[in-house]
Amino acid sequence: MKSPQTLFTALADPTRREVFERLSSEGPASATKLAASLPISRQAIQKHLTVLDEAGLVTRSTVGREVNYSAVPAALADMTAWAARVDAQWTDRLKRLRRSLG
Amino acid sequence: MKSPQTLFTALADPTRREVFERLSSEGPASATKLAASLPISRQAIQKHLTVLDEAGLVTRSTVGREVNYSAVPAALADMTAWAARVDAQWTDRLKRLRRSLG
DNA sequence: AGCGTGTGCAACCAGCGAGTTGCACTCAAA
DNA sequence: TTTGAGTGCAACTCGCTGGTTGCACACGCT
Repeated sequence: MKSPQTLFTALADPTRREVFERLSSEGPASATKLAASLPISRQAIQKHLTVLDEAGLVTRSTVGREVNYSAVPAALADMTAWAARVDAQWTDRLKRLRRSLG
Repeated sequence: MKSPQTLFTALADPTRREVFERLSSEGPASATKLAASLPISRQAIQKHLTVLDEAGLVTRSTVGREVNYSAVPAALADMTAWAARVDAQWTDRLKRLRRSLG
């Protein structure tokens, strides 16, 4: 499992989220394919896909000379787990506080 | 409700997450207080708190001349909601795909 | 064989953002 | 009233990163 930092960093960029959402809802696609419907160059998309890959949000699979990327929404679990942990710490502190106040 | 972008951007920085976690688990604190136990300057912390505030992750409350910040973990809901939506789109696509394959 | 499409890689640019220092202001307490 | 701690604001540095262009390479197809 990658560091949570790479995950948060990957999701911080709107273009990256857009790409990730497309791969999730419309299925696997190549960098060139994605670039066709986005206002930036293929190389820019490629960089984003690399970042998403390093964050575990996407997987590569080459078919012939084409490289397709698929979304791995399961990777989002790390992020929601972090949120749940922080939220738990917060409610826990409230509980302790309330108890100490009688 | 702030834009999801401000939320993701706010959480992308490790220092900001650290600050947010501290406020969640140890209760409200001022910028000066936080700076005492972190390796960066008070002004840097202050900037981070401003970002967190604009993302709705934190609230200001001045007591005398001191300004205390409290965590608002409920703001994390927007993030988890986004994750849930993407995940739902993904499973939905799988379902449709499976159905079309008989 | 040769054309065309898709990838990979590198250099480059511009802006943003995290952090710093410095200073002015405010207000509580002696 | 003076001292000092807490805050606000501004200017500056500097590394990172999203985006670009350019070119070389690989592979499929006719």
